[in-house]
Amino acid sequence: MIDKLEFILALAREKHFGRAAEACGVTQPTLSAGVKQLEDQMGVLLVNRGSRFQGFTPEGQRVLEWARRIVGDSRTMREEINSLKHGLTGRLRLAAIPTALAMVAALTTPYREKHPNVQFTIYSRTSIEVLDLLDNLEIDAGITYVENEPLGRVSMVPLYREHYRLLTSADAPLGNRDTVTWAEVAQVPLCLLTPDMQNRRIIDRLLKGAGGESRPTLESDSMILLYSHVRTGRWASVMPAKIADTLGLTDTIRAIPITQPKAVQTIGLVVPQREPMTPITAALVAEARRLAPQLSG
Amino acid sequence: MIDKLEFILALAREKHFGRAAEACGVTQPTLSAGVKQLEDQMGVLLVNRGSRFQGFTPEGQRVLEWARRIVGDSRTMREEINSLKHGLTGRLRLAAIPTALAMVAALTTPYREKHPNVQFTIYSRTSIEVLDLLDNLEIDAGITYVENEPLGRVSMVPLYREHYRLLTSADAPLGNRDTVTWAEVAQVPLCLLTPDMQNRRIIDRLLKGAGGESRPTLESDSMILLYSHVRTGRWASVMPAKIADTLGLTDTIRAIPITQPKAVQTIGLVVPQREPMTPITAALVAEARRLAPQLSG
DNA sequence: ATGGGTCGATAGATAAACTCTATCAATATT
DNA sequence: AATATTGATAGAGTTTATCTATCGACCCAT
Repeated sequence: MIDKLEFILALAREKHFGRAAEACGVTQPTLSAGVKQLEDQMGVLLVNRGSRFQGFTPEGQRVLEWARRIVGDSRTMREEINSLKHGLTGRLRLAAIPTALAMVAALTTPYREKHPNVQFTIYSRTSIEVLDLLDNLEIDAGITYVENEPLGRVSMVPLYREHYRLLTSADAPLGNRDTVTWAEVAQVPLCLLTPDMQNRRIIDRLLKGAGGESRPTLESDSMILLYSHVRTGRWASVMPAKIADTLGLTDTIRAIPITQPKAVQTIGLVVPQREPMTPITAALVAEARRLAPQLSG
Repeated sequence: MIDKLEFILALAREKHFGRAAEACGVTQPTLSAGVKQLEDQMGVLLVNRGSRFQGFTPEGQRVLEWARRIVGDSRTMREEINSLKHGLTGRLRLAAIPTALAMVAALTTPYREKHPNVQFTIYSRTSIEVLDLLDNLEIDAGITYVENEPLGRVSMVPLYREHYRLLTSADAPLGNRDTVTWAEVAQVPLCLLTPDMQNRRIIDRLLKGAGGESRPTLESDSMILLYSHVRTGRWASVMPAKIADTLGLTDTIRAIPITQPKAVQTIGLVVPQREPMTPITAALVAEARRLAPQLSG
C-alpha cells in the first residue's frame, strides 16, 4: 500500500508515468496498475488522463498530501528503528542555494565527528527548487533564504545573515576603496548568478534601488565559475561575505564591503515540519542551532 | 506494509497471536509471518516471545507508536476521500461511560440530521477502557471524565458537568426532602455502579469524605439495571442529574439534589489528537462544541 | 514426574498478487 | 500525412501471501 503511495509522490514530481516509474524502479505498466489500484480502493479517479498526464483530480491532490505524510512517517519510522540498533547511520540529503554552499562544511564537519556513519548527498539548487525537493521528500533538509519565499509546512533554524561584498581586482576602478555603495557597484560590469537564483534577484533589486541597472557581463549558475573569472583580475562580482571569505582572497583580489544600503538576508536551515523528525534530520537541526550563534554577524 | 502494521496494533491490544489474528481476519500463521516480515525489514526483533507473547521490545514499542499514527492516517485518508465523493458516510464508533450514555442522543440526533448516511456504533465502557479503545483506534471518539484520568494524546471538548442526585421513592426516608447532604446519603442502602466504574469511585470518595462508607446493597455495570431497581420504589441510588432527568421521574420517584459538598465532575468528548481529524470525527467535534453551551449547568 | 492444554513457529500446498515484456490506441509533433 | 510520445492493456511468469496441518515448547494440574 505504502509503495503505491510512493507512486503518487513520484507522479507528482515527474508529471509523467514513464519517468515516475523509472524513479520508483518499476516499469510503466506496474506504476499505472498501482495508481489504478489506489483509484479502485478509493473509488475515485485520482489522476486526470487524456493520453498523457494532466494533473491530479481534487481527490488526487488530497491523496497526494496524505501520501507525503504517510510515506514520510514510514521512512522516519524505519530510520528511527535503525538508529536505535546501529546508532545514526544512513544518508543525509541536503540541498543548498549556491551562495550558501561554502558554509555547508561548517555543518557537515562537526556532524560527521559525532556521527561518523552518516553519509551526505548535497545538491546545489535554487531557493525554489530547495523547497520543492523538501515537499517531495527528496531531501531531508535545505539551506536557503528564510524570509523571502513563502515557506510552506517547514520549520526553520536561522543560520547567518548575508552581507554583500564587491569582489574585484585591487587595480580595477573602486579596487582601492574600503567601502563602496550600491550606486557605485552599479557602474561596474559584473559576473553574477543567473536570474533564476534568488541571490541574483536580490542583487538586481539592490542595484535598481540605488538607481543603477543590472547588466551583468557574465551569468552562471556556478559560484566556482564566477569566482574563477574574478580570480583572473579582469572581472568583478558581488558575493555574500561568507562565501567570499571561504573562497579566500589573494593579494590582488579584494572583497570590499558594500554599504548604503547595508543589505542583509537571513539564511537558514529548513526541514519538513513534522514531529518527530528523522533522527538524521534531528541531529542536523541540533548542529544548526549550535552553529548559528558562531556564524551570526 | 500498512496491513502488517495493523497486525502490530492488534497484537498490542490482544497480547495474543491467535486472537490478534482473528481480530485481523487472518489465521495465526499469517499474522506470525507478517510480524516476522516486519522484523526482517527493520532488522530488529519487535516482539519478545518465549512460546507465548511477552510484550514488545523497545524497538517494537516505537514501531507500535508509529503504527498507530500511520494506520490512523491511512484510515483518515480513505474516509476523507470517501467524504469528498459521497458526502459523510460510514460508521462513527463511540464509547461512553455509563452515566453519560443518556446524553449521547443529544449528540447523535442533530448529527444524524446533518449527515443521514453515517451509522453509529456506541459502546458502554469504563473511563479507562474508553481511553484504551481510543489509543487502539477501535473507536473514533469517547465520552468520559476529562479531569481525573491522565489524558494521553487526545483532544477534548468539555460537554457538561455532573451534579449528583439521590434517586429514591418519595415515601422512603429522605424521600420528602428538597436537598440532602452526602452525609445523609451515606446512611441509605444504595444501588451503585461496580467499582471498576469511575463514577462509583467518585461517589465512594464523596461518601467517605462525608464521614460515611460505601456499602451498596446492589452493584451493576448497567444503569438500566440500577434504574429499574429504583423504579420499584424499594431501592435508592445516586446518579448524575443528566441521566436522572433523561430516564424520567415518575410521581413516586424523586431525584433530590445532593449538596455539601456540591460535587461536580466535567464530562467531555475525547478524540485522538491528530491533524486533520477524520471528517466523521470532525463533524462530531463540531456538534459537541455546538451542544456544550446548552448542556452546561 | 506425567499428561492434557495452550501457544506460537514451521512445512507444504494453493491461491492471489505483482511485475515484466510486448503491443495497442490515442494524441502530439513535424 | 508521417512519426513520435504517452499511457492503457493483454498475457506469461514469478513472487508473495495465505491457508491447513502439525510440531515443539511451555504451563499447570493431577
